[in-house]
Amino acid sequence: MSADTGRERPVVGGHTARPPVIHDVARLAGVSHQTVSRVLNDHPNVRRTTRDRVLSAMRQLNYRPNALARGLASRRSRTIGVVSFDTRLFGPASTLLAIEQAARAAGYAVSLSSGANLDAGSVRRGVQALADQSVDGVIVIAPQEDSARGASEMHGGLPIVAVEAGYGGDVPVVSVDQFAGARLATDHLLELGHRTVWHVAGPADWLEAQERVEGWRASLAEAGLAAPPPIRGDWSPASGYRAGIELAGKSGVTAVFVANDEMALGLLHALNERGVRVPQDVSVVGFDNLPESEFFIPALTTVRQDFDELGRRGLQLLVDLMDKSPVDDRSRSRVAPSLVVRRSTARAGGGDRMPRFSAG
Amino acid sequence: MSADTGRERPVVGGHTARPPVIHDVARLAGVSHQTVSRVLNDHPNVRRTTRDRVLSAMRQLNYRPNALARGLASRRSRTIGVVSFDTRLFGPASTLLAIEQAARAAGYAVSLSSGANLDAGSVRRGVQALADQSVDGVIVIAPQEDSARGASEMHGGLPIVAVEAGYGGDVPVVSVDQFAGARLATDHLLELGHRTVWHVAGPADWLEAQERVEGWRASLAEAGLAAPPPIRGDWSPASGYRAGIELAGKSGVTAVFVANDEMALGLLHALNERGVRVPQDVSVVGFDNLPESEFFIPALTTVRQDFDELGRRGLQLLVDLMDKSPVDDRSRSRVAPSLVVRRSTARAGGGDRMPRFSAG
DNA sequence: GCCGCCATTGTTAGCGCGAACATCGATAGC
DNA sequence: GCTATCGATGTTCGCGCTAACAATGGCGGC
Repeated sequence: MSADTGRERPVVGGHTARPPVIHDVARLAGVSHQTVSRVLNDHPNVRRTTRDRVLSAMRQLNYRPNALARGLASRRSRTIGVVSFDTRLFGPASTLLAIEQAARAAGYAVSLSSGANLDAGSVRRGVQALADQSVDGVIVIAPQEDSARGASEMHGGLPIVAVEAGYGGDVPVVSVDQFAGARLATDHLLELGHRTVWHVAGPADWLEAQERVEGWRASLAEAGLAAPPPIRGDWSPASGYRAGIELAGKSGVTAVFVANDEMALGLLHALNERGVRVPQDVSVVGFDNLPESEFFIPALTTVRQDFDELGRRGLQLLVDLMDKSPVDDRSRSRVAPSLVVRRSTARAGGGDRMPRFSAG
Repeated sequence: MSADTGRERPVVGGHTARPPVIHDVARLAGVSHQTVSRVLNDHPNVRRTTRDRVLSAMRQLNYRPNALARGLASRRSRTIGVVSFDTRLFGPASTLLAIEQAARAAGYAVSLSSGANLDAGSVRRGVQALADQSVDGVIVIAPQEDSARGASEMHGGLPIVAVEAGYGGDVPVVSVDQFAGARLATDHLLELGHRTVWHVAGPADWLEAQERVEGWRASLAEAGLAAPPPIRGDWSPASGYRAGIELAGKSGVTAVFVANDEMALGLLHALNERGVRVPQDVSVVGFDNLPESEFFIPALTTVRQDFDELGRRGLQLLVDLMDKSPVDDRSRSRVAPSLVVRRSTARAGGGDRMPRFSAG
């Protein structure tokens, strides 16, 4: 049967003006388009020699399957969506990167929707926008309480995983164990002999911030100590600076656990400005382990969060959900944090001289 | 004609088991599916009353157009791709965010492909992966030389824009004027009376780094000064630290222009450790204006890059390209940087006391 | 009063692919 | 030697939409 209706006049010489489609491959390989499709999708029942002929035809034409057409026909786009908050922040940025790498490795493309703020409404809009693009699943990087709640039901059972979120919602969650991290930080300070530990907390509506407060309280309680009132910040260095000014004016403050490294930076700045020495007068522990934290003055003792692991686990969980694999108990997965001791913490009693620090 | 072949049995009660498609809307509104399509695409020749009926039917069914089907039929996916290097870095992260926001506002979805490294090969692979997803255009955030070169020709004229890239390639470029930024930094130090300005540079294969070196050289040359040998870093705080140790051992160093804020942080750390006072003994200027830089010790004087503007312009340029609008001379667009003076720079001669700093 | 034009709407034909079913031939089983 | 079975391949249909063209009817111009 002579094809070529003349609509898309093929250029003589072996290549056509438009990109090759599955039918061109089929013709060249002398098979039906369906056999090409089977090769494309790794179906078992294709004779080895046929497969090779098809593959070679694909190579010869430089054939690229059309993802849109595949998605339309198969109802699977092999694309996942990521809804994120502020990808300029180190945590979300690192998590996003890890998700993206893992997704590509698993054969999924990644579509992004990063709202400026992170209320439930904007998460909903983000998920909606991605659902409209026919993504197969969504990962929400939403450290705020409940922001992902109910998102799945709204979109006909679209698989959704939350990362860095708290237990509040009804979607599977992968997160770092903030409570354990806060305990690591607080226990470290207590072990250094400090009589109590102050806390500069994150915003009250962030579950991360809440859990860090709880971990800090738990450590103090276990040591039989009353917790001083936490000072609220907003994660920004400026708010840490303000907290530092406030604490510098208080007497008896020898140890501070700051809920993230950026606020710790502001706090260090304030203490330095007020002539309070770190760690001689006050010990400081942060949270996150930014790449910069090692070079703060002094180098910051902090709690490391493994965002890469977080992203990888989040993606794996989503893939399992999309494949309808049994998800078991991993639907609530927690990544363990670790303490990185540097030079912003010292034994209570102050004045001890520290040896020279030398970076690698 | 009675439809309903029974294949997808509609559930009685007004809603079907599967999501509504254009034909469902058409039936409810009493028009052909093509009229619905026209409403969807804002075609002019639809009577007002008809349009309203269609819109109301859409709302009633909660109809969502299938992006895959639209893309397949129209050969436009209304998706753009972004190839980025390391989205954990502040610059790329900020640019990506700005691109994403602008793209959504312009009605485009954003697909991401962020390679771990940034050689030309991985950029090529990233563009290929996005082209396979049928994106309508690609923005490459690739600060390294030539990484985007030739990418467009490889994919049948796929519109491509490079952001934060240098002049080297053959694709339209939007970037911050690094040369001007370096001049701002160097001139500032010279105006403070410093006899010369040292430079801690970025990696040699980054065009940004090269341009900053050239700007620094130009300022020195204009002042009739010979440029001291630049010290190479790799953008990391650790490399800045090493540069700081090196410079602390030299005599006559009173002013340093560091090619980014992260290295400046490491340098400040090293100088502090060696007992060199900033700004009394040595003035330091960075580049980027990280959110943290204001809280370094001391607060860092630096050059601000407007990544938001960069992202917005990049997207606008790409949209123009995709629409085949005349792109004129904006194909090489430069964003002006600005100097942010803080407390890490002072007049040459040292020892001047600075007034107390107070954050808002 | 007839013609032609234009606004509005409908009909048909794909876009490029995968799913479902049909077909064909070879092999095994008896 | 005849049939059941299975592997390998082909045919048909439709995913949900847009593009191209056709059809209709109202209007103004002469």
